[in-house]
Amino acid sequence: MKEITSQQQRVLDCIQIYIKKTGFPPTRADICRELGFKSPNSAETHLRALEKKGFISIESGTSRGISVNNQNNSLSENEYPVIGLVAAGSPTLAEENIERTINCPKSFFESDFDYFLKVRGLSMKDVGIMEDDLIAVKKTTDVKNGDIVIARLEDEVTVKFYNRKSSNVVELEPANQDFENIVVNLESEQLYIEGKSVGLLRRN
Amino acid sequence: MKEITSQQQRVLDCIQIYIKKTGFPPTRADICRELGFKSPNSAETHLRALEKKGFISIESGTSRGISVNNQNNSLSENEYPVIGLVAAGSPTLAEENIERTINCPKSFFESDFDYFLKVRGLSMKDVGIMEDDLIAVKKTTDVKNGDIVIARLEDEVTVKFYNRKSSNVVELEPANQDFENIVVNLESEQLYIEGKSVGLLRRN
DNA sequence: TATTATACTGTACATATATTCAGTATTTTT
DNA sequence: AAAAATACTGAATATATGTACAGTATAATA
Repeated sequence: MKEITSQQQRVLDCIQIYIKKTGFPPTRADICRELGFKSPNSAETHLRALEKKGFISIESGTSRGISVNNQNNSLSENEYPVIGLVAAGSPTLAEENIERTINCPKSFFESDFDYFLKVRGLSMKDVGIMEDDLIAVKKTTDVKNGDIVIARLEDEVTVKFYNRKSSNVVELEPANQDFENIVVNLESEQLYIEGKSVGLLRRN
Repeated sequence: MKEITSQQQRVLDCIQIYIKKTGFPPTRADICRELGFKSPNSAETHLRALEKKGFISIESGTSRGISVNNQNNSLSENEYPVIGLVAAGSPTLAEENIERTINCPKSFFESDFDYFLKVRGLSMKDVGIMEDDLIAVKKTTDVKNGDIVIARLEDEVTVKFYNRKSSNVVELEPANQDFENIVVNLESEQLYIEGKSVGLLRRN
């Protein structure tokens, strides 16, 4: 996606506002009326530029055949995959692990996120994370002490508090007296941080 | 909104699918192609009927000037109010109790719901309902034993398990050893069931 | 029983609309 | 310095499209 010019942005905004207001895209003449252009060709050339840069698609020969390519629109909804807590080191977002998808606004949690993780077990029950809860996971390795992280150790994926004790030692701490802290020596063990929890969803 | 016929429903579905697929409404000819009609007037008369019944709006003289009047579309998003757990018997959805709203798909939880309730206290912590969690509440008095209900007793609103012991006795049971069951004698006390929990949302 | 609504085919036509061509001018890139 | 992109006006045109008119037929309503 190339850069958009300020005039092209005006045209793109105009299109989106028009669709929101009327339910269908504008004609070239409509755009001219909205933005004060005097020739339909002004709109036409802007549309072509926007299409070339990937912001819109134009159906040739079709009246009002404009559609906005909003793949990364923060206001739009999106389908988020629900992943089971998988062992066996298989890549987390592999298709065979997707149980289903959930339609959810992109900016639903404080931070953006990448998928829902279905929780197995009760190791975090004291912070209210129960079996079958869906944790909204943001894929990142940028985690701080106290974050609830999705970590992979050997072939096992777990949800725990992250606590870096020293440059070489990380403790993965459960929120349940029945479970023990997992002490990871980074020199002798491989610890992958898949991401961190940014929210939780439970459906009764 | 009058009744819709099965053919009119087909046309309405066709319009919505077309918009979802292309980003703009169909022409009369498009509808004919999709549904197998041989005359554009077939589409035209159906559109007029749908307009008359209030399902769509048609902009006269405008190509593809169809917009669907989806006020209660189950696929659409909606703004849901977030209510604090208020005592003092004030009506739950009173405007002064709305902390903010959350944009959320209508069919986000198993059942439809009416508002989010912000949880105070830890009386349900053993089922993973923590302070500041948002419970999706469906307003209903149709609750079964074991449901998590939002109940008002005197001037206090609480979230508890519902357990009808007999025709005159209801127990409101916490999920936390530190709290006691609340035994309600319906003959001597007023118990209002505001609704029940159909889901939970937590934002870290 | 008459009327209205539903559900189509088929033709015709005015106009709404996309799109091309011819210019002008400024800015950015190569 | 030449070429390409940006940002327009203005006119022309083929066609995409809404929409009216003329029919036919059945079911629902008054």
